[in-house]
Amino acid sequence: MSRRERAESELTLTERARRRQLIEATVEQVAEHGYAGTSLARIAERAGITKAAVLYHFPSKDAVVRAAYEHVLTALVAEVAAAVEAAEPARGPAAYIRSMIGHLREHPRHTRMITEAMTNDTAKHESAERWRPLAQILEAAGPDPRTDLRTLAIIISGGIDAIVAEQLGDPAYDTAAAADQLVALVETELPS
Amino acid sequence: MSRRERAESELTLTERARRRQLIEATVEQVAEHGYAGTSLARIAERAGITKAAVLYHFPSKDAVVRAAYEHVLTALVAEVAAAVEAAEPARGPAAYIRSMIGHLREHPRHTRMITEAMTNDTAKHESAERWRPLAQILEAAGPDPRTDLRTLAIIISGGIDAIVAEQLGDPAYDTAAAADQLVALVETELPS
DNA sequence: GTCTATACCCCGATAGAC
DNA sequence: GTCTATCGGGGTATAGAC
Repeated sequence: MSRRERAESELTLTERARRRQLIEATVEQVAEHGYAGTSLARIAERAGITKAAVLYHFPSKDAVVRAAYEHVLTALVAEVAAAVEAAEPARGPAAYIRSMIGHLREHPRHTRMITEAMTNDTAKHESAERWRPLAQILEAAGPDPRTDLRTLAIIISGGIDAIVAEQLGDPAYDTAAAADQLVALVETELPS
Repeated sequence: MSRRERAESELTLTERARRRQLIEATVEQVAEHGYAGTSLARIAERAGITKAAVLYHFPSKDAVVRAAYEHVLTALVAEVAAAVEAAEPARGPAAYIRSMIGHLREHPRHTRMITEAMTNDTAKHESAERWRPLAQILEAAGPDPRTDLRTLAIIISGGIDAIVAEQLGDPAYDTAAAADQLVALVETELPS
């Protein structure tokens, strides 16, 4: 894996515009057709250029998809982090669950992008990146010291994913109520 | 989608043997390299025949993978169903969770196959097929009538998936303990 | 610096020879 | 029942136009 991309500030104006455009096109393609159904040619077509031009801006198809994934993930973690920080520690887990589910409900395209990326990513994710921050939030809420926070965090993350996935298949599914139910379940492990 | 495959009884002996062989090879390939990294050529190579020969026994790559997926899923649901039926209704949810996590722990290749298939399946699964049986098991355990069993079932399924996925990335992860913790969490919704 | 043209190899699938 | 040959389309690498 190459060491590092150039900093944003070093990029040309057209370069930045192209990258944004390509990332947008990619999010759309992946959301509509899934990872496997997304080709460089389709991304390029949407952007009005050729395959090779896409590979001038990104070193590979995976790199384009990864950039789109990170773009979408950044927005998610920013919103969730803000919600958690705005809450008192005891309500941190509730804020985490509700804001994450809420964000994904309001951005279905982002949701598809994230789930597709998580399961197809060649640059494998350390799952700890997902559960460790949540475990910290749980710890700050003062749980029963005997509960394994890693496992609790993993269960919560899985529950969130499943709720969000359910809504993807059934838009009428009430994810806000589901979030409430998950919060209630988790709070049995926290001080009332 | 074609209506139906021929019944098992109509297949010749060599046909059945070949299919089994190809399904085994496919499970292995998907477990090792993922869906995208599995090609007909690799499957054929493992079985000692050519791409085209594989497509004589199955109409498409998707059909091979689907057959492998169903093969593996059949073993899972058989074991889980047996465990649930052997338990008293009140312990049904616990039996479901523990037997499913146990089965997947003992068959890591099957696990990879199932998760890959679930996220890449072109013949999209009705998610209800997954949560409705579990919701029935929960209902038989006599829960608080105000809890939404669909959502509870979805959360449990997601939790199981996440626990199993965690072990895929960290073989040292104690899924039996995690299963116990998930059971304890769920039983807060059930009569003690 | 930005892009097109071209060519390569692998993939899934089909047609037809043996 | 299995093969070879072939096709269209995918990702990638390079040469070079502007």
